[in-house]
Amino acid sequence: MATIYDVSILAGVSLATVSRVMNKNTNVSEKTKKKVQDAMEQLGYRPSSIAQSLASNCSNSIGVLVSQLNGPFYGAMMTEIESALRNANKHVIIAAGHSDEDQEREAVEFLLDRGCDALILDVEALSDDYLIALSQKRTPIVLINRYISEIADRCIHLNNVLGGYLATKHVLSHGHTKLAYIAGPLLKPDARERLEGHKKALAEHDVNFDDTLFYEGNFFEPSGSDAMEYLLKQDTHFTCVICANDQMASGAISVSLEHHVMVPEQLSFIGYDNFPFPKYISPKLSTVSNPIQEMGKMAALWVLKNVYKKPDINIVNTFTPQLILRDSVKNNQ
Amino acid sequence: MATIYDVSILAGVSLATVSRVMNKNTNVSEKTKKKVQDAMEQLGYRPSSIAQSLASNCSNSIGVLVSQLNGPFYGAMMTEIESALRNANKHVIIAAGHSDEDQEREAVEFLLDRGCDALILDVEALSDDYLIALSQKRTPIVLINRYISEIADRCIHLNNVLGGYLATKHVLSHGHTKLAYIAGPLLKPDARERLEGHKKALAEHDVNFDDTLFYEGNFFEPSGSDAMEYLLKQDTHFTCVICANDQMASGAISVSLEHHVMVPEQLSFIGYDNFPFPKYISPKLSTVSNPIQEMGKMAALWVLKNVYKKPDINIVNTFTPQLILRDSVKNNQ
DNA sequence: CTGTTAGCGCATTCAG
DNA sequence: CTGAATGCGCTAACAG
Repeated sequence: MATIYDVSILAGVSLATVSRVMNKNTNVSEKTKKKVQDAMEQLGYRPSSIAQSLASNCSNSIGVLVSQLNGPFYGAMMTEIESALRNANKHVIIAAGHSDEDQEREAVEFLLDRGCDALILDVEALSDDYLIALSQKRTPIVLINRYISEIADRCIHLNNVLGGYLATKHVLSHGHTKLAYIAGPLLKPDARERLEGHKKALAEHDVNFDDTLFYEGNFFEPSGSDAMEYLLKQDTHFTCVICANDQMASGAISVSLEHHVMVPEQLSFIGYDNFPFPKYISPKLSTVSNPIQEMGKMAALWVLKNVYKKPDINIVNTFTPQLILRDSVKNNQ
Repeated sequence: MATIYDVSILAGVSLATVSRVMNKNTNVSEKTKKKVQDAMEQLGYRPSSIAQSLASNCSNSIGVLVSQLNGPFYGAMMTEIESALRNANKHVIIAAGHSDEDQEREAVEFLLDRGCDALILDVEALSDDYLIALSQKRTPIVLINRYISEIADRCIHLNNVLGGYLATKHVLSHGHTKLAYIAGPLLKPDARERLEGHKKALAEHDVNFDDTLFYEGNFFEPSGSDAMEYLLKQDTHFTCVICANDQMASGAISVSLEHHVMVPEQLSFIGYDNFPFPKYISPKLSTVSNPIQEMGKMAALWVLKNVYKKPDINIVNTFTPQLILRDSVKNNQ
């Protein structure tokens, strides 16, 4: 591999001059600049990003930590992060935390040790306190899908209370009042907020929350199936199931159909997240949008603005969910 | 940040000794080792992986290039790669090539510039020749989902001909002889191989391949829908649709149901890939397994064995697909 | 078993 | 506008 030194010799200039033409900023005469560029071309010179990092104390790498890499969710987010960052010639190092506190902390330290210039975190198990402390250290962090008031400017998140509210409001307005609710794991803020929105809508319509028609799942399909098995065993009648995400809705609908309960004729469903797949099942699932791609992109922009000092980037911290109306909610009005 | 130098002073030893205790291998007396470790602890010392990379000419980073980060496929693969590699204290840098030749080449160069010790590539647009040439350069590469005979030992791939064969064999054995086929984009090897297996099974059963019941899709859901619209307009009768992947199968089934063609009573379907989602639709999709996780893990192991010289790792280059029988194929026997 | 000495490839003063 | 010198934090011979 040719080094900056080889280039300087071939071009008949000093090391520093070569460095200068690489880093555009400083002034070099057109003539010498051309000489250097020709020499680079001729040698097929590629700068060593590692040496650059060591000398400049800037690694041009961003660590991204997510709960899991698979599933329909994080892939979409990663896509946007990767493309926004690579366009800026930064690279992204990934790690998965698996929603486990120890693993998440370990992953954060791993990324920090790697000399990342910034961290984009989508974590669920780490405490607010830990994250607040982390945010005060040298390496800047930005949080996706999480809101911590003390560091609100570093949070890119969805208004989940509103999303939960919209979903429930929608089914109420379609004449459903006997409602079952399949929640996400309540130790996750998302799950709690969506439920909070649900209850808020119920309160506005003077509908009681029925504990016997409530099930706490884990956001994965099988728990939706389990939830449905549970609900079908209850004595209480219900006409609609509100699910805290589309994956659980899918599991629940699947069980419902197995029990020959027709959807939506006998039972309505509404999901959350607007995953790509449930668009293709029958009936097509009504749901609430979760602009995870946009949020991923925004986190990348946050880093570009605040760490790499690109001005004229506008940061939006809070995103607003929208109803996606399809065929899984029957109109009882 | 404390450096190795600070540690050496606090411990009252030389720089080299500190380096030695970090890199286990060489002999250091228990006593001095303890002194050094205490000093490290006290200073909260963390080695700079960047300086290590520069000095050792080994970045401990592996570049992973996939077509896309989203979708149910690559996420599963990335999960295994990331976890296998991080357990070995290596980090993975990701890039997406979007099935475009220019973007794939650019991404390869990007990762190479980043000083990756090895590249794991799942690429579709780059030519065999390019990859063969690349494999002869300094940085080792391993290919997933692709077979190139000249560099067979660097290929981790699925026997797609067999998979295509198994799927068609299965429906033939269930009495289906009027078959429609929705292919993937034929410029991708996967798609061609699956089709080849299909034709092989047809030949064995003396069933003709009907051009009017053939549609070339692009592996995404909407093209499955388009395919189905096309097929339903044909005069030729058929009882089963064989799809080159589950996503197109989902799109096709969706359209089929919209046209009130019952599945599987009136029309059978079989997919390919065993994506997680179609397990939860009705009817549950019969398909062919694609052990993408295992293949991802194997690629990581290949790197560990061949680049980081871990012996006693066994590499399996070719994986074998299996039929996953569920409810979408009616038995006409 | 331990210390000394050179670099790894580049950015960045500081002179000129 | 350009060159010389210094150091980023660490590894790797080579001595001792």
